[in-house]
Amino acid sequence: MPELPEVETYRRYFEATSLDQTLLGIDVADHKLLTTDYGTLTQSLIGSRFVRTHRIGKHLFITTDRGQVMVMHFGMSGGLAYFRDQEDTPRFARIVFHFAGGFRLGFLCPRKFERIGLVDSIEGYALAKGLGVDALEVSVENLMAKLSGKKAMVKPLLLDQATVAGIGNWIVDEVLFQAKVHPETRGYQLTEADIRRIHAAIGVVLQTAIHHEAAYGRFPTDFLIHAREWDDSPYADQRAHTRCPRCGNDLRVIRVGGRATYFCPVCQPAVAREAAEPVKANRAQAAG
DNA sequence: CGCTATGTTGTTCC
DNA sequence: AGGAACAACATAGC
Repeated sequence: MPELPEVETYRRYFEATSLDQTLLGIDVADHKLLTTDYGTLTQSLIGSRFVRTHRIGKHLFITTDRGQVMVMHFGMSGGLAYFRDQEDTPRFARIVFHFAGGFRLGFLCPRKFERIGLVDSIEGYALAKGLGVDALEVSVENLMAKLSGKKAMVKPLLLDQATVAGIGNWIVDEVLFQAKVHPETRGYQLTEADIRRIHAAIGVVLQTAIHHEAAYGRFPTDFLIHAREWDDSPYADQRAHTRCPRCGNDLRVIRVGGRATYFCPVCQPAVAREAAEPVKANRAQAAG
């Protein structure tokens, strides 16, 4: 589930566990998980210490005392686990960093969508990847420029890491729910007030999620996430968790941009298309 | 077995 | 060119 709040939580975890220890070795069970070849990776890192972390969106950067920069991306299911003894190696720890002193850091990759590699610099990587500003730091003005006037729907726009870095599928639904914006609203249909609410919601949702260390079960009860979380379980009483936490009406699940999308049709009504559409449509045929 | 999944990237088509 | 739809990646879990 690594969206920005999880990666921020992993960053703090890394800081708390894995800094300032000499790296003795790196075990890599599947080389497809590396974006830098194994020889270069080990040659560049072994013998050095991790000294600093930085996060942009869902990317975690770790700098060594020799100035090398390693980037971690957690894909759809990655994580970190610090441990000591071999027998405590967590399942899916397909990359393991060994530190002098006997502790190890496991990079968990259940589905092998995760990646580790070296980059020349954080800035260069962000530029090459076209990463937008981190969602925790994005300004209203920046968001305004990235959303207004766009033909695409607001949900795919917010999911685009070039718009803002760090927003994933659950977060974007939560943000749009709290901002009371329908996920299929086009960029050009958003009012300034809409974008201001979206901006505020991004802040609230991310800060709340980080505060709870991304443990969704502990989020406030008026968060949409609970509907999705429990709806996943075929054993749960689905009825009880498919209602809007604010108005009590039935939530809807649709697909937007190929992604499952939860929203409340009452709190997040679709905008009237004709009102906001650019001058182009011939409405003469609309008689009925 | 069949289906879905938190992300990213690339292709293909309009 | 922008945008949308979809597949692919590899695997787990229900």
